[in-house]
Amino acid sequence: MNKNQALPWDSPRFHNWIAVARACQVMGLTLARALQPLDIKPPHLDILVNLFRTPGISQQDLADKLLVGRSNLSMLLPQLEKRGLLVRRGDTQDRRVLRLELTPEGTELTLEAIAIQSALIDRTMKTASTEECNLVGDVMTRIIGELTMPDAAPDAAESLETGTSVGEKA
Amino acid sequence: MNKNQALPWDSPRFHNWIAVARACQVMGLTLARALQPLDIKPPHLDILVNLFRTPGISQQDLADKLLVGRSNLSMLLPQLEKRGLLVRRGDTQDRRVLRLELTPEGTELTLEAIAIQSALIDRTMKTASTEECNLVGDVMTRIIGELTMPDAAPDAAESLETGTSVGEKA
DNA sequence: CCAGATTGGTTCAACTATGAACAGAATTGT
DNA sequence: ACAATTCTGTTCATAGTTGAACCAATCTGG
Repeated sequence: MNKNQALPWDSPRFHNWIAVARACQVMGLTLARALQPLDIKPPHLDILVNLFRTPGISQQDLADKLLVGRSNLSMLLPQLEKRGLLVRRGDTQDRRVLRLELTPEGTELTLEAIAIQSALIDRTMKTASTEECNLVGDVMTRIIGELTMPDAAPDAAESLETGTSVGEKA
Repeated sequence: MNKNQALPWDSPRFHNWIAVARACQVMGLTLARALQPLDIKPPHLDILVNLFRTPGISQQDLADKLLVGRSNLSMLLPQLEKRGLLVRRGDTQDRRVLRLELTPEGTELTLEAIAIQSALIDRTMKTASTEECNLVGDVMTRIIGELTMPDAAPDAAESLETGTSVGEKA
């Protein structure tokens, strides 16, 4: 009946989140351009940083951390390995898993890439105070928490509209 | 020389932005699943919403707004047109441009999709107060502003490392 | 000890997105 | 009036991402 339920443009939650999404999109595009000199793209950087912080991780665990498909890494990692940025060494305990590790060259490139990304973020957020940054991060952390345990209690939120049937995933 | 320049994990700017990026990623995945019942994906929703708010927009202007390539829309729009969600009518003044408009069915589906997205955002950000939301949006708006006029003064950020030559794009 | 189920990784077909090359329409400058 | 330029949209080859099917190694339970 009420197709003209108040449109959400006025909701602070809604339009402020839209700003978050757009900022992320623009930042992603800018980061991609900033990384061009190193001949890597944001997905590669994600991999390298995780290997830097968690050496010896398996491909499966890495895929879970990055929220991407395993097949994606099966395509990307050999490519980075051929560039000499990382090595995949078979685990002697469990011969299924491949332990990933950065080479010295990979570590060096990762540090350069992190420097670029860090400089970009610093420049971009220079107008935000530390307290503001921390509040933003706090809100985001709560959002992530709400979204990453969705199977628990997505029930209290259902009572919103008539019969749109926001069916849960399969 | 200083490959061990202080790693940025401790910088409030840096790690709080990482939280923003991750929140966006998770929200995007969740939104994609929430839209499945309507048989559309986030890119389609972006298009529909913009057509809803700016009827009669041209494909070029839409591409600029969405920050995607024109060719992308040349693929997506005919597909949505075949589903009867929108029409592309040639402008009588300028016979190059195609004016885009939602059909009644498209409008209806767009409203349903917006309701889903809005409910998701509301649920996700329910722990954030209006003031917090507004502050987040304010920071994001400043970030967007800093990034969308990059050709002006991206100079002060270059002096970071030795000779990495963060050359601008071609 | 062995059959069945599970897990880590690869391969493959399908889909999405991009940029370059293109064709038609409009604008500009002489 | 007309050649050159610019602008809108399309097409095409390419690259990136995904899920399903698959193989090999491991684990589980008789």
